[in-house]
Amino acid sequence: MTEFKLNATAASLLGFLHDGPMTGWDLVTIAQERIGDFWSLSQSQVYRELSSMSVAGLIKAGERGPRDRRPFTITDVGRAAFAEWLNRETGEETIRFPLLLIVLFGQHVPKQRLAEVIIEHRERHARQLADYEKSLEDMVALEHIPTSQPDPYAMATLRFGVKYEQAVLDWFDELPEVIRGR
Amino acid sequence: MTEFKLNATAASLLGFLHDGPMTGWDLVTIAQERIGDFWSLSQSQVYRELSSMSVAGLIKAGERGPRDRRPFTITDVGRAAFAEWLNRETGEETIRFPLLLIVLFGQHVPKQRLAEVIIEHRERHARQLADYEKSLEDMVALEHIPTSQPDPYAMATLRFGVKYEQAVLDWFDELPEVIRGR
DNA sequence: TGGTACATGTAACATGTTACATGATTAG
DNA sequence: CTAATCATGTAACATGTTACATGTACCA
Repeated sequence: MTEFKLNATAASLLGFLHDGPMTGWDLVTIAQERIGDFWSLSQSQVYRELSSMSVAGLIKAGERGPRDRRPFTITDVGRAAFAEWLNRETGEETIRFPLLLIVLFGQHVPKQRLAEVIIEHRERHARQLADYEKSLEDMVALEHIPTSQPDPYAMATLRFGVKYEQAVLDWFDELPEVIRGR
Repeated sequence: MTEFKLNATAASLLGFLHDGPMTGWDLVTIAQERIGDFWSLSQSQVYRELSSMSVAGLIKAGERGPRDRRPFTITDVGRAAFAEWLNRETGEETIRFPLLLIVLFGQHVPKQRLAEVIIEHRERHARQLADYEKSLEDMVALEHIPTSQPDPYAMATLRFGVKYEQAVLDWFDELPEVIRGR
């Protein structure tokens, strides 16, 4: 068994492929929707990972369909690699927050500019929170429809988004006057 | 004026160089301390950025001292580039949180493993929160010593850390039983 | 005098970003 | 018929990670 060392991005693609064959396009779309908020990935990365996983036998390309659509199917090797990844991965999160750099170097930033940047970011986060809350409500609403039930795992990641955005907004609102101006 | 397009990492180094000449080693150390929690960077990156900024004339290498220490000084061009960066940069944060991937794919993760991973991460975050709170207390304590006063900008980034960790812990504690086990 | 921390740097590789090239299908 | 969307892929480059090679100065 030649161990193919999965990265988190490739692993996620395998995760999605557990639900059935998908094309690169499908995967880009679905990944951006379902993990894009806490694991960014781009279209070209997806195609790159697909081609290397295909070479390694973790997935198998099917016949090309209309518009050259090419569905990939996960193989047993792929399923094993995914399981192995789930079992091994324990990495910490990476946060890279340019705004905090601007704040840290605040003494070099014109007061006006600093205040504007803060306001702009605060608005972004308020919008993001609203989006998350909306999605969460929609999901919770599913509970009350007999045949459907929400995915508790997806719900947990959404709740993370809500908590995170709330914390960020809180932080904005408690910034001292020197920083947020006014 | 040939515009040298700074990235956030290089810009941060310039930011630190505003306080006086420093060597690569100094910069690695100081950067990890002061921005490492929200902007990771490695030793080899620092040397790489220094050498390209040196070529571009944003910084100037001084004489080698003991142990081959080579201090870099920011130039006027560098100061301008830094100011320009502060004025241009408005990027959003990137969060890459492997744990959330594991949670999202929870249906494929053995219950036991999922619960363990959650516990482990919760502990990490509890520790991190404690660290942040300690540093914050130390900083606040400075306020009561006549001659010294804490840097409000550094304090704000620390407060962000505290808020963030509190939110994460909160999230852990509200996870449903299906996910956190027990 | 020997280990640890200091200090510089490179090499090799993995990952991430941006832009482009090409074409098919569908909806208006 | 034509614009938008779907769909695949590559190229070029920027950034990030890990490991190694080399040597110095300090201090116990």
